[in-house]
Amino acid sequence: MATIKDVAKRAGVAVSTASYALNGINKVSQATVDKVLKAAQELNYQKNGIASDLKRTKTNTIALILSDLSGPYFSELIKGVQDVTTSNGYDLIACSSVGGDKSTATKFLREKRVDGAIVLATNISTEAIKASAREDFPIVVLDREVANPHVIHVEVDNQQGGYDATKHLLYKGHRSIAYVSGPLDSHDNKERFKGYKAALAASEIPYHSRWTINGDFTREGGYRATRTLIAQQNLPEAIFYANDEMAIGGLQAFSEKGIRVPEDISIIGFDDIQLAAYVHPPLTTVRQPKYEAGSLSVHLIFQMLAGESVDQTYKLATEFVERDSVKKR
Amino acid sequence: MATIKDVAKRAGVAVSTASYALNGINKVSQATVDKVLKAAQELNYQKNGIASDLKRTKTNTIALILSDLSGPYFSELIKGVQDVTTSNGYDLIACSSVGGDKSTATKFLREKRVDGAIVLATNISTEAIKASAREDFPIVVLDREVANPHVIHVEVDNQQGGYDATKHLLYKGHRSIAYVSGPLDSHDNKERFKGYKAALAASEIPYHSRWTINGDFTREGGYRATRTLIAQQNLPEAIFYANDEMAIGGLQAFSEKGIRVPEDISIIGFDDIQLAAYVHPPLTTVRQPKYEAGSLSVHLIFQMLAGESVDQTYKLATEFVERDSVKKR
DNA sequence: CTGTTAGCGCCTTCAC
DNA sequence: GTGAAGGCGCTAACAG
Repeated sequence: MATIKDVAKRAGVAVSTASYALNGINKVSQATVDKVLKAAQELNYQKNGIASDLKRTKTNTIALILSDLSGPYFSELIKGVQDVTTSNGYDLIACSSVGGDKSTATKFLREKRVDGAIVLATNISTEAIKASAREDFPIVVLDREVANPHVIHVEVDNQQGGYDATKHLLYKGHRSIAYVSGPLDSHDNKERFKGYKAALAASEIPYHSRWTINGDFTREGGYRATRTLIAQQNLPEAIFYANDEMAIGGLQAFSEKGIRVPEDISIIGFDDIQLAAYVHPPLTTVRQPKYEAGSLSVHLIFQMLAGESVDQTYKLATEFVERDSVKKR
Repeated sequence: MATIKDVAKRAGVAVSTASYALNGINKVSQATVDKVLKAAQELNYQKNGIASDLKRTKTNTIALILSDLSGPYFSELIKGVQDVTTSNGYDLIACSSVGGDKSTATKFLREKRVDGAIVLATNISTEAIKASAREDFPIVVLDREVANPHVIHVEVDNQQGGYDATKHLLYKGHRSIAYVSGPLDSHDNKERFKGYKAALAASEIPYHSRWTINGDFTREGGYRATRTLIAQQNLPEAIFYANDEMAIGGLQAFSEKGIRVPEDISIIGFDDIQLAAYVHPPLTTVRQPKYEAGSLSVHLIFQMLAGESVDQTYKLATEFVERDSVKKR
């Protein structure tokens, strides 16, 4: 593999000259530039980005850390991140945190392979995040709160969303409303649950723990939770699923048992994933401003990189989306 | 930021000793190792991966290049890639080729930032791929053929799939079958189209160019193509869409016009994306072995990295998936 | 405008 | 077992 040295030699100039020419730095005569470019071409020279990054102690790329590259992601969020990253002349790479603290993601976090990171990956420990965040390595987390001056938290107002969803169910006349939760340690889940309880309290409906079932944010989990709810006899009038995937799993459980949604039971999800509009009945849900969350996150990273100070936490509003999975009245 | 030098100094040993200790190389006394580790801990030392990669001229990571990180991807494919990459102790990063030949992706391709790459991104030029592939930098392409000994082509048997789909329509008694194509320069599209024509020919049905409409693999494109088909009056009895997204767009066009699928017209898609089973009616389609394609690709990369020789092209079989968008007979 | 040179942070012979 | 020293390939002063 040809190096810049080879190019310089072939062009009959010094390495620095070759470097200037190759990088379009206005310090070299056009004739020299041509010579260098020609030599580079002939040798099929490709710069070694690693060496250049090392020298400049800067990579010009930011990482988006996802718990699983193949997961059902919010493409809107990725789009938001992508758009502002590239429009700032930075590169974006996505890496997976499968494997937790010894995953690719953690490696990139720790080893200065990128200039900043956005993490949406519950399976990475908060410790790992704390250990990596520094003044010149800002991190934005989307799924938890981290007490560290160099990590910023961007979140959707999950509590408000949960409140709105539950309130809607109440407004439609339902009194017994179950909550199918996400993983108990999920920040998002906790907040949605708080909203659920707050809405109940606001309507002076007592909260019954028998009506909260554990799920795990997966379709399968929603399916199972729903089956156990059905098996319990005495179905509630409505269910608030902590996310759409689980609600869709629930839909399947109901359909198998011949229980009609929304005639027999009303349900609401959370997220407004793409599928939500396509299932039957189309799912009433709470939309997250995903694009905004993504673009805001990168914006914050750039601000921190520029040495500006930013707030520790940003909370984005949700939007209630009414479709057909709640009984009209 | 502490470097290995600082650690060595603090531990009172030479840099090399620190390096050995840190990397668990069995050359240092346990006492020294402890000293070094302690110093590293105290300084919150994090190795600089870039420097280490540079020195070793090896990154231990492979790149998956996608035309758009936020696109509707085959998560199965990504999973296949991810699984075998990590199980080989390598890291995987995904990068976007938005921006074509001056995108993040191209940068990673060219600049030795990874040890190998899998590309599924039509917006990257074949030239860029050719220029980057080398003996020690294998590339697997999933969406085209590239004449270069260091780039391998893994593809699904699109032609067979197209043939099967069309044959099925024929078998169900349809004689006039339209083809809604993908982008004309898409390799996949061309192959599917070949299959379509071959099936027609095998049944001695003449091919009418009026029944092939240009689409672009997007839902919107399928919608538009379908609208023009409808506007043309004289609808065919069936339509073979070159992918599911377009078929779903078509479904919408039909539903707006009150045309029933499959009663009034039969349709078939290609890919078997997740949504395919959820739309109404559930879409009959051709499934691609996505997981296998992904895992095979990485396998090949590792083989090439190990200096073994592999074939130039691999073709995977498709599977016909019958659902309810084709009229029974 | 061009060349010389000193590192970026790490790994790895090679002596001791 | 430990230390000194030489790069990996590139950039950016600094001289000329």
